Amino acid sequence: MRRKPGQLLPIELSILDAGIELAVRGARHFHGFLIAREIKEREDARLLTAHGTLYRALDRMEKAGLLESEWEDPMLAAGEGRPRRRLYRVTAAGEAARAAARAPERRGATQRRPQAGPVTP
Amino acid sequence: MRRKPGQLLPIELSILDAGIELAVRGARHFHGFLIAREIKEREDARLLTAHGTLYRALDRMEKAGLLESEWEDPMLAAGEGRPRRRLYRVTAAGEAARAAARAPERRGATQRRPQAGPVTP
DNA sequence: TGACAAACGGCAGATATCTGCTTATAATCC
DNA sequence: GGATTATAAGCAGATATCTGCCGTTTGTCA
Repeated sequence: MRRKPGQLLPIELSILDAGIELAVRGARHFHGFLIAREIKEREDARLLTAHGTLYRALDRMEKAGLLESEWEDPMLAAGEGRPRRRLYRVTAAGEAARAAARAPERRGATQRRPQAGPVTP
Repeated sequence: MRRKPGQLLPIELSILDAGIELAVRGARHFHGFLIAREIKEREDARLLTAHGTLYRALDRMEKAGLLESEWEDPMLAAGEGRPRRRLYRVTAAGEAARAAARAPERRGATQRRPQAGPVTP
């Protein structure tokens, strides 16, 4: 699909939205599966039939500096009897990129490409 | 399906066979997925389309004392980047039950019910 | 012999992440 | 403007265990 650097795809915006909202609600971090459910609920599905798309988006967003992640303590996951999670946080760059992308919408502007901040790794 | 105590089902025999052969080959233990593959290879598939059947069989064999298990160290699984395994060993009772079940076959006996040893938990 | 109940088999899906392959789409170059 | 090329999306499956539900089979009892 090849895109200009500093531009956010719809799925990436969704991830930032969900991540920031979760943070506002008090969550210190989020993981892929959780985001998948969040997105599925608000964008009433269809998006994200395959999870591979989401995980790849998370990967490149981390590489771009919009997110940062760490593995959950394996002991904790084992204690709860489930696979371990990769825990993500939205970085300052991520918040800025999202704000920039949302700005044109808020001003009711024409459907121009949302120009996010610098997203160089 | 209700069965007499002390009788082995085909899938249980397969598990014991695979588990004992793996032990002979030097493996200290085995896990469900491994057994699933082993069985799929020798009984050329068809058996074990659904894994639930296998895991339930492992559960009741442990309850019956034919197997014993422990969880793999979560750190080890995390280090290898995969879900953790439950590690099984065939007990003495398990070996006895299998020997008893195989005995009639070896003597080329008529297709009688294999009478395994006492399998009371 | 026939009815009943207990137990097993298969199907489907939850949990969580990741990779390979193919197809579609967008940016850039000429 | 059309060809090239990089990148994202979708599909499928690996990894490992477990649970709920439904249908079927089998042993037992009347």
